[in-house]
Amino acid sequence: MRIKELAQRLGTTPYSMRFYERRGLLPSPDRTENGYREYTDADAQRLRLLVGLRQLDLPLSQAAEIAALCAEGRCEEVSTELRAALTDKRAGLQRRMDEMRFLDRHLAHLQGDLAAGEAPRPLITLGKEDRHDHAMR
Amino acid sequence: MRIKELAQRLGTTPYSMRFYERRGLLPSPDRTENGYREYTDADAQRLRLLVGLRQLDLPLSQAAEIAALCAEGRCEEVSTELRAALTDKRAGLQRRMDEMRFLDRHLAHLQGDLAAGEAPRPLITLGKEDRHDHAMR
DNA sequence: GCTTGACATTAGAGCGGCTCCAAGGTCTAG
DNA sequence: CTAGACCTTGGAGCCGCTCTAATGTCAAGC
Repeated sequence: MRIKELAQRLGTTPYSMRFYERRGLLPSPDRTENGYREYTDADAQRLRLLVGLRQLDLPLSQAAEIAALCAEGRCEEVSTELRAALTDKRAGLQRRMDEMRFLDRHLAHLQGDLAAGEAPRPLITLGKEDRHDHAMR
Repeated sequence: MRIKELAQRLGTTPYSMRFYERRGLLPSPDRTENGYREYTDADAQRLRLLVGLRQLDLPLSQAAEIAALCAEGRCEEVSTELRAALTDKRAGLQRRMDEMRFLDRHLAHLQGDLAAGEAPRPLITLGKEDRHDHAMR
């Protein structure tokens, strides 16, 4: 399949795909007669993992490393650092989701206020009472 | 309060805070004798809104615009475009959260495989059966 | 047959949003 | 009086795209 189709399927763009390739993070796929990139299902599989890992906010380099190893069926060679990074990011994901739920509630209020042309009502009251550790990330 | 303290409370960094200020997205706070920035609760409130909106992935410019208006108590003057953007992003937030839950399940599998030194097991099987529109963002 | 329009190619420039550095000043604790 | 944590500045660097320009390919419709 061609670049745009695959990009759409995986929720990415041809721009990024070419960018990954230039960086050597994805192998150059075969080309058709006319020079167009032609992706196999295996290519797609690898890219998919890469994209997934990127959504975790793993640095591109790490995401690519994992994707590469797994693509070669040497999944078990993923280093302990990388495994740790993965665990870490998954935990972060949970935190992010909580934060988001929280934020969302407050934005709902904000929108309510906006709609009603009402008071600015201090979104997420700050300071004194707001001491639940918030530092990370 | 000083820059680092506020940054920590809001889960941001002095770097970004100065960056926002340079860009004119936050007003320069008062300085103490020695030239240190000294933030009031009002400053904090505004920054907090800005940070919150940024977590929604609103472009910095828009986030700053909303924060500025609200900080001046002219919250109701937030343009309809901006309101729309806000609604939009909130919806996106929901989608993201779903995606994340999904991704997380699959990464849990991946981790399982990694731990067991097992098969690469194609994370999120791609292609044929995977036609649930994924384009957006 | 020819045009239109959607897709593809490349190298390279541009951008958003931080993130950090160097060189220096200030303040507190021991 | 020194060590260490904090603060200041302007500017450089970085990540990860995202787009542009110039050009090529191809299927559909008149």
